[in-house]
Amino acid sequence: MRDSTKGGSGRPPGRPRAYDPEVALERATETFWRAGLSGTTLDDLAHATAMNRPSLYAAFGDKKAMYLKALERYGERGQVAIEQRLAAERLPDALLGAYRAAIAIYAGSDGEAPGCFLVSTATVEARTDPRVRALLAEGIRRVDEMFAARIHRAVDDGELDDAVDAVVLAQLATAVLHTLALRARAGVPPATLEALASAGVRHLLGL
Amino acid sequence: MRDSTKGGSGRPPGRPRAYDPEVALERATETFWRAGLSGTTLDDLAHATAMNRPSLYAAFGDKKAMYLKALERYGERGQVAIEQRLAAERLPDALLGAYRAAIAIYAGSDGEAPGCFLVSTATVEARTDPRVRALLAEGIRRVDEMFAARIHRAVDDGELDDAVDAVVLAQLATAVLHTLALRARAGVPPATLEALASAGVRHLLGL
DNA sequence: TTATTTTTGTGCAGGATAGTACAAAACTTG
DNA sequence: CAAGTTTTGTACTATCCTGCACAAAAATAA
Repeated sequence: MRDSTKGGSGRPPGRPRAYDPEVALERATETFWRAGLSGTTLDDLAHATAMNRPSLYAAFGDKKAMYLKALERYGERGQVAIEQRLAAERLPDALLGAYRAAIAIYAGSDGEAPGCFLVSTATVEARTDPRVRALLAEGIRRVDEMFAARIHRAVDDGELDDAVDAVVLAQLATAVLHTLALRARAGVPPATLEALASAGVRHLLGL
Repeated sequence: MRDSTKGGSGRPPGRPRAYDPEVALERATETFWRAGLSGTTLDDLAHATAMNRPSLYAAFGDKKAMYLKALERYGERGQVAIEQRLAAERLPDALLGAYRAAIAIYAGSDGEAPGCFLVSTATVEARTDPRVRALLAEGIRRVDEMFAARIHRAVDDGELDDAVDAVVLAQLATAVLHTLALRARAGVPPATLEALASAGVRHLLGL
């Protein structure tokens, strides 16, 4: 494992990299996010990352390996982002915070409608590639588990009745996230999504 | 509009078609369902439909036109299938029937995990092709409306309180369908999906 | 039987695409 | 400054893919 940030030994020998691997993977993610794996060409990736093809191959392997790395990174980042929002004191705020954060990403800045990277692009490849299918399943499962954990906490806090089935409730909370992702990619504006999210929270929690 | 089924004038002149356009579109749909638009080649389509490329072009236009026709047809078929199940007397049976029909399709027969054709393949293209985006949005909207109409009927029948927001409830019912579609493509087995569906119905209707 | 019409099937041309070879470039070490 | 090491950038090859041209095939009509 190379480590150029730690230790005072300075730069390793050889010509230094002209790119930051982390930034490059971010740009590659954005590119795959637009047109998926099959719809993205190596030229698209090279242009987006400002790298040339040999550097892309040296850094990430072939196109599918790049895509898998991008998916993995997106899953981890998304998990962290949701977990942060779910840490809120009261359950309705926690859920709504998570949904709002997701909508901010799914709806994009300008007229674009990115949706969720996993939901929008991994679904196609999932059928033919077991690794993508596993990453998709794992992404869904982790969101389920985060919601379930938060709901359990709410039960412990006395916010929710003991009788609720936390696992089912969590899956329904994930279902709301899924529909937000799909509707965003279909072009539904963020304000409409926010209305659906808050109505969803009210209904899920029986408020 | 050619019409060879009606009228007694018999066959039109020229060499007869070796394929049934309806069957061919069905086969093309199955093929696109597997790998999406960009992941499917004309050779795949020619092989699946037992047609050669010139016949494909003559019948459907180019690859994207074929895909759009397949999407449109799938949307119409799906709408009819859901509407049939929603016609059941009691609301819980209606919803569960619709979910069960969907799961039967989404889970496939053998180990395959097809998911929903719209959700699994149109999402990728939706970002870059406005026509696909429109078909995706329309597909979602129509499901919302079917659920909303059925819920309104339930209110009229006295099965549901007047106070419920039918539109929001319908969108949540669609959310359950969406999560079923995604989980199916991720490889979740049909039995698990059925459990989620029935729990979802119970929760949605407050049973 | 001959002309006409429509479809089929082979085969091809042009272009895009993935992945790699190789020399020049940039930097460290002795 | 020279040798060694790693990355960059150009250029190339081989393959895949789309869309179409053209002749043979299969039917009807006269």
